[in-house]
Amino acid sequence: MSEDHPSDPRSAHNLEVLRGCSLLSGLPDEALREAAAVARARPFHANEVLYARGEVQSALSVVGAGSVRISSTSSDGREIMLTLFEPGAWFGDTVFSPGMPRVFGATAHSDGELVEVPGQAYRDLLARYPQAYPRTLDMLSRRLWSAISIIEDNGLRDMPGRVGRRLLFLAQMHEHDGGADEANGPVTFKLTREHIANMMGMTRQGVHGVLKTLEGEGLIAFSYGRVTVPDREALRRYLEERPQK
Amino acid sequence: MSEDHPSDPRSAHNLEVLRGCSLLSGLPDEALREAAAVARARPFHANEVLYARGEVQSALSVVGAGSVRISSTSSDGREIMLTLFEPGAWFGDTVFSPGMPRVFGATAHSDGELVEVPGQAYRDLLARYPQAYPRTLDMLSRRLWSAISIIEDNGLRDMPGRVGRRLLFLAQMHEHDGGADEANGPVTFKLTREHIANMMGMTRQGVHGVLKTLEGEGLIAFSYGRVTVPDREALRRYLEERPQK
DNA sequence: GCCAGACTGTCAACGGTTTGACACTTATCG
DNA sequence: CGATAAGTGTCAAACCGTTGACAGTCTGGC
Repeated sequence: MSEDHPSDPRSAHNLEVLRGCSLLSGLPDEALREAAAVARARPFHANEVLYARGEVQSALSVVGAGSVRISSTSSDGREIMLTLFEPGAWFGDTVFSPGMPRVFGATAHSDGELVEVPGQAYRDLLARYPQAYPRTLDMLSRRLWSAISIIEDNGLRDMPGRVGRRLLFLAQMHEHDGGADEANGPVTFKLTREHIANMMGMTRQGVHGVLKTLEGEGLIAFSYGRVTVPDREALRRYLEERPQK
Repeated sequence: MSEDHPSDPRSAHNLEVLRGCSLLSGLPDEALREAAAVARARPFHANEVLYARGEVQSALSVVGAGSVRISSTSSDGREIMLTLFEPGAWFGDTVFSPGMPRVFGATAHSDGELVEVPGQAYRDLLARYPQAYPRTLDMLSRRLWSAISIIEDNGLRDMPGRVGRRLLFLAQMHEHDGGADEANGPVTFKLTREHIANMMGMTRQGVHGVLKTLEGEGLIAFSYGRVTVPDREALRRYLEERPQK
């Protein structure tokens, strides 16, 4: 909307965030600068609802700071959480299918900031820099791959297996997106038992039992509002030998 | 591989199949003709394994005739089925992420035929006809949407709810892909209790109970190796009032 | 630094699904 | 057309996660 000049500090900040987003890394830098000029920074506070399930308007959102919960609430109040996004991650896949309602909503998990590129502007940009399409398709297809893996886990694994897989998955995403810790260092998530329960479709109490089991194997640690995966590699190995239901 | 002439009858048949595929409908007809020339028809017999989970080689497969089960088998022999594809449907999403292993395999559900475009050829074609990209992204993003809906159902709904939703989903896909019956006519699937069990991560016996429940409500009918949804609209309404777990 | 509200651990009773087993029915194909 | 394999209905027992309830613990914000 605003005709920001490239040297506008606001635009410069947007650019930095967009550069860190894997979805956009197929675009040449000049295109990113254009995107940054039309992007809008949107600061948020913890627990603020960013998008509701069912909304039709579409934008490409890139997490600039903080973390965002992707979840949807059913009519009877139960909440189902899909994943947690950290800086560098993107969401708003409906930019690719204009007119489709969002299946899941987004809620601020901490204070932070989003950088948003309007849907039409993003699509126009892709059309003008078509060399970015293959990378874009690749990113989308990987996301589909992840979703399908989750479906597979739901069908094949018991509760400890599912919880372990999901934590492992989050840990890998954390590493990939931005949290470039040491190769296999410990990762901690600020997730309550209830958040985890909402990811797995189980109850707070059920999660408690599962976490205790995994803790007993030395695979995770947990405390008030926190879960830690000390050794991703060990967790991965454990889960490999345990596909049973 | 073979330098088929456009008027080659084999190529003409391929073309007809490719024209019926929604993923490819963004490509101009001349591009489809090129694709048909390099495509390979691959007839199959019921229960033949078309692709195994984990394979890396990629091609875009379009179902020309018959139906194909998308599923994966775990190390301990349990099978999990994702969906059933009918003529007009496409799979092999790894064409968009060359080098990624297939998460799920494909098995012939009946006799039929696949038309396959080699991955590299398909990607080249897109690059030469970039106007097809938006449609391609749209199709991929809709598939992601479907996968996420399944995850949502797994978390929010009880067994009757999940089974109902999946059957409804299959029925809608059937209508969309090619089976252009009347607007809301009955749809029958050749699925055994065990197939359904494998889709939902439950047991043959468990499915039996659920189907009986749904039959009691007049929402489905079933017999040896078959399940029928007589009225999609009624099933949809029933499920809407029943999101509970 | 303190306190309200959020989060947690634990328990017994309940319920839906699985397990395992067996007899029965229906298709397929030689 | 008949035999063999694949699919089905049903049952009791065991299992695992849920429900509901309550007391205890942590923590962030004023």
